[in-house]
Amino acid sequence: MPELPEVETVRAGLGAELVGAKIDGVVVLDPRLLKRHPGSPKQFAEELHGRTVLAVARRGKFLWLPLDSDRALVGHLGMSGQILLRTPGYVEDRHTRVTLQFETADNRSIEMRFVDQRIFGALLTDELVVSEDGNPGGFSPEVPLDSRVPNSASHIARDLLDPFFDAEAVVQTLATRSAGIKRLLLDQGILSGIGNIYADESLWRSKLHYDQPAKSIPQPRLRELVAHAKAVLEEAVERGGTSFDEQYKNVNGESGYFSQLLNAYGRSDEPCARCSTPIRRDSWANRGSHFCPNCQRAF
DNA sequence: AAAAGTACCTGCGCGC
DNA sequence: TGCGCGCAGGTACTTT
Repeated sequence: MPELPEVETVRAGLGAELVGAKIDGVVVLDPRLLKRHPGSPKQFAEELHGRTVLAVARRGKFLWLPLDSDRALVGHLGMSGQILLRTPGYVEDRHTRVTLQFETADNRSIEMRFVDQRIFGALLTDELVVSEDGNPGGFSPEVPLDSRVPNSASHIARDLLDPFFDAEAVVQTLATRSAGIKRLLLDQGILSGIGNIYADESLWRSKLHYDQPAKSIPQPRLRELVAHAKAVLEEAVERGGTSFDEQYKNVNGESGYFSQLLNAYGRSDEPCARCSTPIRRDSWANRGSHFCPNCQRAF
């Protein structure tokens, strides 16, 4: 469930259930999900057992649960990860890789299942390190967060929906770079949360070609691009993210509805909503780029 | 430092 | 029906 709106949908679902919950069981069905965890699966399970969840936080596409051990359980959904909350004994979910049992603050039993077809996702425990600016490390509306982030997510910039996101600083960075604008939108070290869908949507709204060198774009248009990107993410969060198939679900296994509002991504050969020219898909950087060849011309 | 390419995985739909 | 190919929402690592 990859980009910011999908991850935020999951974060909110976890936040509603797991703040104050205690971990009382860990089952690692496929150790490959722990490939970014520094210890063994056994050590992972022992470290988590008995710990209490203090908050559910997110920066960009990274999720973490600060624990009463002063460390955090970190999760990333990769390309095909889901986190589902089930009552124990609920019918099995295909591709379940790790399960955690919780006792909630109001004494209910919940099973968290990390489901991931392709296993690009990950779970790990990690130390928390102080982030650059002293502001809260990530987004955690249920519980105030201190200024720390997991070490494994500390190289990621603040995301577009973070209250401390500095749009003007990002514009200044983009204005110095020669790379194509889409590559930079996808660079989580510059601004985080955008993936292939929302990059294409942001560029469509901004009438920019994906390979336009960033520093050749007038700064007012860069500002407009950042604002469009933020708006796209906000609108997608409101609709529970984008779901095309069985892959992308919230913690209850339900789909989001933003796909109805996509203008470029996945719309190859369909008429552009602005000018009716067929949307084109180019092979680009080992993936695809969707754009209107009329509205979004390189200059 | 920045840019670009590759590896990591499974499964689906398509054309032959 | 079966097979090979291209394709899929991401990140980390390597090389230039």
